[in-house]
Amino acid sequence: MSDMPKTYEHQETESRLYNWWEKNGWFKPECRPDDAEAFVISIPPPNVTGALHMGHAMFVSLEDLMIRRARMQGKAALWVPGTDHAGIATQLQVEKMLIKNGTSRQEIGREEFLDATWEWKDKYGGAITKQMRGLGASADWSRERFTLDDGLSEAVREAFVRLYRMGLIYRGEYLVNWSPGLQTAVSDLEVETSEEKALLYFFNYPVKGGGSIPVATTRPETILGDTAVAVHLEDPRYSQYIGQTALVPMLNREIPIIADEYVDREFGTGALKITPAHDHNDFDIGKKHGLDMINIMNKDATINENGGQYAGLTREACRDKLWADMKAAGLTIREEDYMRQTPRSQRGGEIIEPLLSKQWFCNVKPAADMALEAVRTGRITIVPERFNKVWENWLTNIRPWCISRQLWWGHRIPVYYVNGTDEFVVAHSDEEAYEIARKQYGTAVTLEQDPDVLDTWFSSGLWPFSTLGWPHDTADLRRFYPTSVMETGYDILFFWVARMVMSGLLFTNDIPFHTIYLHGLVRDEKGRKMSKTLGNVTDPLDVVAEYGTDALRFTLLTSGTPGQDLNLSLDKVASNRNFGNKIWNMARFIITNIDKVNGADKPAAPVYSTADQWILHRLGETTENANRLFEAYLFGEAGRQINDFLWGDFADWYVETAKVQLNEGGATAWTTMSVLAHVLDQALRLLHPYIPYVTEETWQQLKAALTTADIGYEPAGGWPEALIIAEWPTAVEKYPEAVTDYERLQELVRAIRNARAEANVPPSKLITAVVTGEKADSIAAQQGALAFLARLEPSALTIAAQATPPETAVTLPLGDITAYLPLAGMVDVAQERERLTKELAETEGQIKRVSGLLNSPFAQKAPPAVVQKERDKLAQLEAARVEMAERLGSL
RNA sequence: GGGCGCUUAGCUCAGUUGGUUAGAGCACUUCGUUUACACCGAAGGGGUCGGGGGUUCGAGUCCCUCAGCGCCCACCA
Repeated sequence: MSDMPKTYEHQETESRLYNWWEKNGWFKPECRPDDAEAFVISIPPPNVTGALHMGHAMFVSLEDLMIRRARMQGKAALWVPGTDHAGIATQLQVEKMLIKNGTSRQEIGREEFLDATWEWKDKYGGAITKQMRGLGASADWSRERFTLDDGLSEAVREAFVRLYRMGLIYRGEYLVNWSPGLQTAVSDLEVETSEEKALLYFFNYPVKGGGSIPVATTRPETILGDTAVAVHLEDPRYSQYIGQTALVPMLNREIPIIADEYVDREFGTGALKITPAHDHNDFDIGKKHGLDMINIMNKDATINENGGQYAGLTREACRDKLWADMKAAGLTIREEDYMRQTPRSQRGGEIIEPLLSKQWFCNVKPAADMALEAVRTGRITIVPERFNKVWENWLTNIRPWCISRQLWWGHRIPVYYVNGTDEFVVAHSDEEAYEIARKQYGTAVTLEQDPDVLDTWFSSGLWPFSTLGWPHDTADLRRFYPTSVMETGYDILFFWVARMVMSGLLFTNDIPFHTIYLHGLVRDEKGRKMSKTLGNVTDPLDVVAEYGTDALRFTLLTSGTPGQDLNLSLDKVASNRNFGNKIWNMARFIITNIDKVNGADKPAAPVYSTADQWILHRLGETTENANRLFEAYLFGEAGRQINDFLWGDFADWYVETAKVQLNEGGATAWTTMSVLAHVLDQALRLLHPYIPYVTEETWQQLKAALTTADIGYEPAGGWPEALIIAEWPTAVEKYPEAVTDYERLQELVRAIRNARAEANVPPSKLITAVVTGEKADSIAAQQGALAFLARLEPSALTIAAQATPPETAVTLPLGDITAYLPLAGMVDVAQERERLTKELAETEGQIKRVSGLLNSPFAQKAPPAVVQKERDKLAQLEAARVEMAERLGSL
């Protein structure tokens, strides 16, 4: 008897197994031979300050699945973990803490602030990786990296210097997306637009010398920065004014009236005010016409001295005051409700202001072309394929990337200004900078490093190779680069994936990975985005605590398809927890039955029963399907099929049938035990990448029991030390005839159970049956199983090709066999006649349908195998009809 | 303005290369504690696969079209 508890205890198991796996070095690629094929995934580094959410649980589940399978396939599987310094997010967190402590970033200064941030990182940075361990992540923690560690910082400088020398990095004053709250520029990607209720303000632009041009704007405060009024060349309403001068309201600054075909005569008033320093379109028009660019705002979006009497006001206050003043001056026309595409900061949420600012930019066009080529030619495959189009579209229309940020936490830009001028040198280090500068400017040179840092994504864009040692030619880089699969959410396809591909191609002259697998977002059960404000966030740690890691992983892995958002339901998690328990109990059954066999029972060669062959065949099919689906990255379907096999075939049918065979003792019992052990062993291997804990624990129990029982059973290839390093199943056995025979038995059992239920025969009552028909012998060979499964009295069974049917009986015509259940006293003749008549009508309907099909062009045009299937079906139906008709006649 | 996705049982979702009466889990009904498991077992009810058209011997699956929902990209004041 086993001391296994009736219920699988995930709480007790998980950390014990995790520590054991890690201690044994199985998370490291070195657990495989040096010449083993490499399989590598770089983790999408979570923000170092972040807390685990379902998105993390999703990627950990998927990547661990791929890594574990690769490891079992004998590959040198390497999963490189790490975290991202996350410039803005982390800086905000630390600033918040400082304010709470009564100080501020500005007050303590840059040096001290960075010290405080590192301190914060050391204190809280480990939380997220600890949580990932809890999810079973079999990553090689000895290779853990941080985007701001020394090695990666070196990589960032190297990349910057190379880009600069390639002429792809430049500094310039352009209109950038300015975040007034964070006081930094952000990239186009970090701006999110949403349609928001606003007003469209109509007013008259006075023309010097009389007349006016009506104009509309959503942001009246920008009037202060207007440097032109534009109309369409062929607009009869306004063309007379072209070339004249307009006067900026309230400021009375003189500005030209110009013609430009960009102006849409149909929209608004058909005339346009131009503010080149505060609007992207106007910036382009301003450049085109050589207009002045007047910046009217400070870094905090208050109005500067160029705003005249409005200087010092916030942008909102200025809008109100200016509009009120214009109203008083009789310049306004009206205000209209308007839905405006409002740009907001991805981080802070405040409205982004287009602002003229000197920043560092990266011309990504050449690299983008290479990235496009890599996907077009298939060097890189995107799963699911439809994201090719998104990729194509974004990279084709890519614009320069603003890479400088006015933050303190991040990689400082390796640019040094010389002697307080705008001249600069670019260098890998301070020493190198001085060296270069002295050569050029003499020994008395002073250098000042650019105060800005790089966009966080600049460093994460180097991740797949920087984590392996680039720019140095390390052993890891040679062995594990390019990596294999980049698995991440589709929401960071542009932010991160595209940039890794571009920088990989640029710096390593190679693709960083051959496959991009994109998963969807995890939403709540109603399909809403999880958010703190909605209060619908499901914390993975809570789920894990209640249902176990395996239940959460299996749910995330089998609830959807690649690239598709999935709605997480706790009901599903619960039923997957039950699945783990079911597996546990399959092993418990096997283990508690080992004493029914002993070593002496072992046959020279196994003789498999119909059921044995059937389950081995089904195992083979499942293995084949799973492998095919894995290759196609259809992990969800693979998992579902293994689940169906284990629960629906193995537990529900084979284990039940095995009970009979085990009780027979001798070689039959031994063989049955070997099949039970083999099938469960193989299925546990297939499931291990999905649900590592319960499979390992169950497998260890099974192994321990079978090895100590000394019955002479051993899996092919012997017992490995652990499931995590066991060989991945590929072997396939086929027994098509046994499948037909066992399925016939299943059909018969179901028919009898159904008849019993309809006649209200209690399960405790054993009944008798007569089974006849041409295939009766195949049932006779499975007599014991039939009796057990259908709850029949074994000694009262009649199974023969020819047999006299009992007088009063329920008839179950199944085609090549017919069963009669003598249920005298429970079913009368009239009832049975009614039931049979109904069934006969149904059968005849089906015969009509199938024979109609076979008499249609289908018979000629469909593949022979498909046609034959229909013919067989028809034959079964015909036989059943004859049987029913005869029986009805005799009743 | 472009592009993408979704619409299948009451709910949440599968359905891999088109193969002929559409599947799972949960929920529901009835029965059951036969020593693996009540985190269980057995039997059942429930869907004209969003609408319309087309291709095909055959369409949930491919094509066109319409509708609803969602997402991404885009400089209309």
